[in-house]
Amino acid sequence: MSKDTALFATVPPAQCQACRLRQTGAFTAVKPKELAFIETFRASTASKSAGSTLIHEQKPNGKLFTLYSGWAFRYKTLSDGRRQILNFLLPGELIGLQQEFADGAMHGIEAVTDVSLCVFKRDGLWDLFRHHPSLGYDVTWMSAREEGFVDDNLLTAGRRNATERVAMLLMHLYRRLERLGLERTDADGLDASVEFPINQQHIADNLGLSLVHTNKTLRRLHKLGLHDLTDGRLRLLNTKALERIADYYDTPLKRVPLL
Amino acid sequence: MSKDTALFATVPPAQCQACRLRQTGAFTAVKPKELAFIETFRASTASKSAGSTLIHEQKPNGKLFTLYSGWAFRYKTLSDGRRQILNFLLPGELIGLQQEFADGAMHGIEAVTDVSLCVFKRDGLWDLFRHHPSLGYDVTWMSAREEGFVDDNLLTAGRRNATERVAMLLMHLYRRLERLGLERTDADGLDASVEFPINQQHIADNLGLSLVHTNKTLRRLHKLGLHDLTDGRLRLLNTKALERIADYYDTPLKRVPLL
DNA sequence: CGGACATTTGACAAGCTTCAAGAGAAGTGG
DNA sequence: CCACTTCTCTTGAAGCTTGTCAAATGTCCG
Repeated sequence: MSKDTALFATVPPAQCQACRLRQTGAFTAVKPKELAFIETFRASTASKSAGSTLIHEQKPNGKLFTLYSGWAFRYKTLSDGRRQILNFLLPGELIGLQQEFADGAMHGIEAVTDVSLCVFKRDGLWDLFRHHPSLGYDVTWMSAREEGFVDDNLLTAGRRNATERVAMLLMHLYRRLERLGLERTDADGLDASVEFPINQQHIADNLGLSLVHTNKTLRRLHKLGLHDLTDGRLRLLNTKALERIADYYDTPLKRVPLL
Repeated sequence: MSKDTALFATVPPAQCQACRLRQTGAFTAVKPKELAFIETFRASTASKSAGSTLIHEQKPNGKLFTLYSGWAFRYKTLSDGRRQILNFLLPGELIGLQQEFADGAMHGIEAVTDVSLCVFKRDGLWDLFRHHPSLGYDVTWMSAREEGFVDDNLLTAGRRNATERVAMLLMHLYRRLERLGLERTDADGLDASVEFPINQQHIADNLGLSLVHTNKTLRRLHKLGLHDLTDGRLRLLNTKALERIADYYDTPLKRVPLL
């Protein structure tokens, strides 16, 4: 049942200073005092297995996490069961912020793989803003960044056709994984790939397509030699073509905050 | 050319205390000290005419505004011109926050009607977080709230059909306008309506539909007696039916922050 | 009155969804 | 260890929703 992705095989260390995420170079540096605060702000760590619900769509629990390892996703469903995946969550991302301010606009969060989490103190967010404004600024930054992902995805669902949507998703996720240092090269040093634990139903639900059409579109791109997706690993075989199809070009990677 | 919506006919007053938005009851109260800070944070006011670009999609200017009167929208376009409206902006909403943190993920902002704005000091946002953490918290709140709108819209574009999309849009915008106190009742006291300055192209671009299909869908809902949209005013004639179609039900209105 | 723009309608084409069914992989229990 | 179930991926066929093309109407404004 549980798919261990070995993204960062372990559970978060007791000391934030030893955090493997902070060593990737993908995140902004924080001052020692702030790091110390984050460590006290963190109430505990937790592990959840693949497929489990981290936040229930109907009854949110008000908890705030950082995803330390594994994949998850945010979603909303209509009452007849149609589901839309809003965005995928990768290591380093803050989970549950929207709930703090929930206007009733609810969403659920589900683990794709086994995940480990840093769980923050309930109701501690205000303390964070008050005592460490720079961290408050970072939280806003993270929130705005996530909104940017949803913006992109809305453009995709609203205005791209099926082929463009799939190309977009492959590029987008590959880039995010790459910047986390999760790209791996095999023995002969030729073939770079990333772990890719989502199934076609996840892809369909993210892109606003049916499962069948998603499958056929993936198949087409594969036959064109643009990508390969086997054994839970994704390889991009023609990045330029994918970028052109998706009308999505790489942006210089920039460090982002991490709580 | 310019459509004056008379939402709040005037330009923002010199004193934030006299702000007509704050008197609507739609926004959270702020302490006098914070209000004073907001007043100093505001560098100027500005007016722009309908159709003008407030923030250019390609070259953002880093400015931060609050929309005081009128309608605007955020959008992204593909290189071949396909446009997606991400969300509509109504009085009281903060504009330009994402730019502060822009990861390259750009979007433009365009005025639908004549608008008036409170323009904040460039680079003053950090001061706000540092000296008034509660306002920083509010900014995050506003950001999360806007993300909630985009989330809803993504569910709409990804998983609702044309009829459901249109019903959703009508309900959603009506509710937002209503909570701002912008609903008006005509002479005989029977007919409530709101100003509705967007055209069918805006609706199509927001919902991810073609112009023609949007027209046909609107027509169908109108013939069913669910709504009426004439002379730039929207009346909902069968709210229950629209809610059912859209699978969208009212949430208790909650005060939100205002900068 | 002419020109620009928004709305409306019909006809046709295309893209995507739904239905149906089979193949392969993986886990379960007798 | 093998039958059995379950889940994911795959493919074909048919139908419906939505997009595209084209053109007419109406309105506003100079």
